[in-house]
Amino acid sequence: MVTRAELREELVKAGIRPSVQRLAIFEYVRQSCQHPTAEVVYEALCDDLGSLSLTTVYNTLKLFVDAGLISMLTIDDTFRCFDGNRCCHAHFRCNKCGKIVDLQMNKDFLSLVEGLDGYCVNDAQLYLKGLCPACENKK
Amino acid sequence: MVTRAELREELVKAGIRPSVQRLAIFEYVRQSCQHPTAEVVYEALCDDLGSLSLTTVYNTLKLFVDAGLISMLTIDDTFRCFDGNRCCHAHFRCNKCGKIVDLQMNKDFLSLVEGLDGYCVNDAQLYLKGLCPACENKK
DNA sequence: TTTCATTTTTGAAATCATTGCAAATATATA
DNA sequence: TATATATTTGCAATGATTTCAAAAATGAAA
Repeated sequence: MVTRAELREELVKAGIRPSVQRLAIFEYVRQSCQHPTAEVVYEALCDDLGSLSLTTVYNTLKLFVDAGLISMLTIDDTFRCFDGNRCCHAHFRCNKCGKIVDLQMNKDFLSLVEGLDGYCVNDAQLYLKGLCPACENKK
Repeated sequence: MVTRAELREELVKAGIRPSVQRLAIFEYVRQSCQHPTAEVVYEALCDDLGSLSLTTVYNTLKLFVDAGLISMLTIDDTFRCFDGNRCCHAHFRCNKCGKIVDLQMNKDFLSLVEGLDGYCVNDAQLYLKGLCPACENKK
């Protein structure tokens, strides 16, 4: 469990001024295991922050993604969600219940890919889709 | 290079009636190496087919994806594109020029992932993002 | 502290890829 | 041919995300 002060420090190191909104959003995404959307982040923080704009949430999440502090998932093409888990992992999305779960990797993504000479890779995502065990059993 | 007759046969085997529109769309996506969007498919076929609706293109592409005949890419979250290449491969999207290129894999995706017992995996996509060699040099 | 410039936030309107829907057309079967 | 079913069409609606300009907050200089 990382402290609020450490998260603040992390923003500063990335050259991002730790405003109240930014710190709250950063904390929420980093602590969540739920891959929240901008809308979910907004709903969760709205009450605590008094006034908060959905636009701010969108802008701030983009800021964090560009700074490499969090990652953006496009596993479900009808919405975008965000991931504060910094460990290398894959994602599985159940086509029935919609749940997105983290899966451990036993090796790095890039080791599998050929012909990457000359490329500069900033981001890698492995997305799996199908049926989760619960939905598979119900079928 | 696969023939039109073979593509027609493939549709029939999948239980899909090979209408003029469907066959044209299937042929276009299978032969293209460009990962076309629905819009691109529509623009490319519009003249040849006399009348063609963008809605038909969307519906048909979804039909093919659900049948496992082509795959849908969500590597760029601002649009959806489609891939007729049936070989296992990864995708790289350049953050500068937007180009999406195929990359060979030297091993299967799933071998890397742990904890998949009980899951039924229908689709797997590995997306890499960064700068392509051309944009990397220009920088 | 006050002033001024810069950065950040806000909310309403606009955007645009995708979908819903109902009518029109094409195809298969009897 | 007549009838039922499947497919296509085009327009309107949807909804996540972005644009934009004004308001608020912050930092630096005086």
